[in-house]
Amino acid sequence: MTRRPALSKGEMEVARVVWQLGQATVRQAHEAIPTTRKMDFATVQTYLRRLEAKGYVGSSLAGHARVYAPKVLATTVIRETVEDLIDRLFGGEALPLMQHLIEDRGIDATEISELRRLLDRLEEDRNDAGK
Amino acid sequence: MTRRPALSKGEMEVARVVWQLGQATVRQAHEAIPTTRKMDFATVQTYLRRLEAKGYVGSSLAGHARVYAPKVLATTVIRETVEDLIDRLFGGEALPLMQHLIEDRGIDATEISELRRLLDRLEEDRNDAGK
DNA sequence: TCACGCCGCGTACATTTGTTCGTCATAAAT
DNA sequence: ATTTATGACGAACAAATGTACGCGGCGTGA
Repeated sequence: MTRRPALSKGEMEVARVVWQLGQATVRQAHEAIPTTRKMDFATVQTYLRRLEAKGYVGSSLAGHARVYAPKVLATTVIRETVEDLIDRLFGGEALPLMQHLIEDRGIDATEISELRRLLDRLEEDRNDAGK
Repeated sequence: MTRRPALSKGEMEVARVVWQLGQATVRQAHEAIPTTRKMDFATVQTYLRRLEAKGYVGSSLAGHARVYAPKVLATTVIRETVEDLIDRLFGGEALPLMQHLIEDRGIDATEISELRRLLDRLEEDRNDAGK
């Protein structure tokens, strides 16, 4: 359980696009980042390097360019990150976070029913597993 | 809209107990932090000072001891923090986060119904407002 | 009044983070 | 073969973060 160092905020943004693209060169990652963010090419490069040092992505040279690819599942990182946030901000309770998401953050009707469906499915699984 | 600097992880933990207690001296805050966390008294003190510098809490001397109290609502900070996380990790989409919370994170039956109730209430409000 | 503790306060300091600038190698164009 | 454009790499750096030490003041029991 060699815990990877947590992602920093900037690293997260870059990591996200790598997962999204499946793999990416520095340039591709850079281009995939919202221009509004104005993150320098070299900065993206540094984040990628650090991401690799922390064990989040791996890389290999494809000809001239270095290609970075996820080394841990997005899901895993998300779990860890969210877990951490919940611990610090909510003392470990997940419900308050969901409550906030539902109440204070705008979610539309479509999303509401989507959520209902998720809950339904979850309960079903529970019952099936229950015996 | 003088944007406050974001909370750092450590600051979050301390801020949380201040909100929880309503107000607190360094000692009280220190005691309220899980002993498993082993955060030094002086460290808590520093975080409290920074929290004040960043505008999250205010303080006053009650006799000999300094008492810190929230200056912004917990809700506000939570909104900002979660918003930020969603932007970086999910590119602005809130649903994936909820999905993760519901599917990948253990929530029990009680919480499920609690969530349903929240959704119901939300829809009701929507309809009422709708006309 | 003296010593003992509690507490605030300033200060320090190693890391981590955010961000960028040159340099050097290589592939493509002339 | 020269030039030119690309991109990787290493180095650098200020600011933020995590964590803590030690001085000095004040209140209290001896």
